[in-house]
Amino acid sequence: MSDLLERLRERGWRLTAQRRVVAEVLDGDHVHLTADEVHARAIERLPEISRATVYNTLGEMVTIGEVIEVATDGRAKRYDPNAHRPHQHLVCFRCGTVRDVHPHGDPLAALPPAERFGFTVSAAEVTYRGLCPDCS
Amino acid sequence: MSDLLERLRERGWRLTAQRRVVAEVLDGDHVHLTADEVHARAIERLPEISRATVYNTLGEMVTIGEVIEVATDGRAKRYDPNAHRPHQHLVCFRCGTVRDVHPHGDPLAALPPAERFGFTVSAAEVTYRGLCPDCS
DNA sequence: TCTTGACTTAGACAAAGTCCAGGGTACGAT
DNA sequence: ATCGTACCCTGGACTTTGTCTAAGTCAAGA
Ligand SMILES: [Mn+2]
Ligand SMILES: [Mn+2]
Ligand SMILES: [Zn+2]
Ligand SMILES: [Zn+2]
Repeated sequence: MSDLLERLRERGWRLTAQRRVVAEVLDGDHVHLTADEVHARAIERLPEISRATVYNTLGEMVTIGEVIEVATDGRAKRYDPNAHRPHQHLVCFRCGTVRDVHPHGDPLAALPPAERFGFTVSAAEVTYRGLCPDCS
Repeated sequence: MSDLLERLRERGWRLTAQRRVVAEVLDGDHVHLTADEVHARAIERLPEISRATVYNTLGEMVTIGEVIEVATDGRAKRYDPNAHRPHQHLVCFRCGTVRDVHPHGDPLAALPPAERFGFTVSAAEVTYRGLCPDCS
């Protein structure tokens, strides 16, 4: 059983076929699927799984911090199982491919106190954009 | 007449009451309104202006580079008239307020070649997040 | 003033996501 | 092993955000 499902169970959550399949679909590196893409792949393994359940399960995984929501464009949110190693994203202008990247240093450090307007700033998300090798 | 409308006209575009009102609504600093917020404020000045025209006009302004689209959450895009001075955004977790901020250095410089996966990287968008003074 | 192509409008449509009532099931208790 | 039930899943209605189109209107040059 995956880490993810084990953690869900430790929280007292029922282990269902649907949750198992969603967790399996999200396995791997550089995975940044939309909810509908997750649904499409889940259906291949469990044809009767509903869209609502995919949304619910993804939402639960985000709540417990095992999956991250990524909004790289103005379209559908993407769901990223790489929740334990902080990282940023590199997105192709043309095809939309998303890679995990690890910039130097802490991006927060670049924002001087005078530019914080009294906010308690605690996070920085960086989206790098460019053309991928296939699209060049 | 605003710069913005002057530029529109230089491009051979007709100067209509609707375009004038949308440009007026977007005037100011730290303005990051959604299309529906622009529409609501435009209606106060020109009650018959349609949603479609607001979307069309905002899209045109983005095309000519006088307005920037900002996606700070997974919700509606925001429209930002501060298109000439490069900047990033600081967003309140709780109330969603958006401020323009100017971090030190070039955010692109933090991404080493080995982390570029063969992409031609040309832009970086940073969203800083925290609690604003009112929400603390 | 007249003409005309560009602009605007209302409403249909689409994509992404939320919510609900009713039926189904995982799992602790027996 | 079976039961009971609290929690989960489903289909579909609904909401939000955005796009598109056909028909009417009008800004601006002739
Ligand atoms: Mn990622
Ligand atoms: Mn801005
Ligand atoms: Zn590409
Ligand atoms: Zn706030």
